[in-house]
Amino acid sequence: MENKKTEYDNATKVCRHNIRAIHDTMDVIGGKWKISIISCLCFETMRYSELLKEIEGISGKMLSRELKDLEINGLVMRTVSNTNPISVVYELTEYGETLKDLTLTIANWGNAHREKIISEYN
Amino acid sequence: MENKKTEYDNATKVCRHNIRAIHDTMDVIGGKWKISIISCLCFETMRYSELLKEIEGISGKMLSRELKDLEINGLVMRTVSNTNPISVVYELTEYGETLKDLTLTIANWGNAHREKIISEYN
DNA sequence: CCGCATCCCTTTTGATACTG
DNA sequence: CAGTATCAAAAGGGATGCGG
Repeated sequence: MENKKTEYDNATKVCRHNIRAIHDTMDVIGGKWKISIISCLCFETMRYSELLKEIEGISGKMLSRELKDLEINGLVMRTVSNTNPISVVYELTEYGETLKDLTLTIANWGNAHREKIISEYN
Repeated sequence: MENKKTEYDNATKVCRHNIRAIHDTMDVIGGKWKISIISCLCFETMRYSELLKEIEGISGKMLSRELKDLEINGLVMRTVSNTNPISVVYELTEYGETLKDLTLTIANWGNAHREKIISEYN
């Protein structure tokens, strides 16, 4: 009886701990487009205009806003070239690269999910 | 030169593919509270009122709405006991359990992130 | 080329009260 | 206990035009 209760309390504790951790993660990458942006930058540095083309449906306003958030959180680095006209490239910082696994896990589940839906449809 | 271009095109293709996959995942678990709910149910089945207590800040309305979404997508199963008063328990379906890795990855990153922030603060 | 400011509409979320 | 209904507030997001 006592053991059962302890077990339950432990599960509760781990659960709460995880919820807080998930919340922390989502504060950083929870925007509508953030993970997509990070996923793009996993492969190469990209210019603002390239990201705009690559990420279907995003508006310029949202792209700059999300990039700024990511920059503030130290995940993305912004570099301006003083050419004329100027060009701005974005790349993952070392810290941003720690998100590669996470984006891959999310992408993999999405692919599996899509396959499941398609196979159910047939 | 031609190789360089091919390489670039391949990266672009993979990138777009991942963005779509990420979008698919987020359609399913992208709500404000969904991952927290799933994370709770990773440990044990829970009643509506228990989830309400466990997930700090969620309102009853949001909890039922998010649970309904998860149920529709086949991730969560809802079971009603005809006691008096009634009780309703929620649990992950087998398919929902495929999200365990993902929630853990997200929680782990959040924990590492919190530690980073704290250590920077000192 | 990059991206901010403004206006304006849509969606999401919260508070509260109420039902079976 | 487990929700639903209603209203109000807040956040999200698009379009456009301007400035560096």
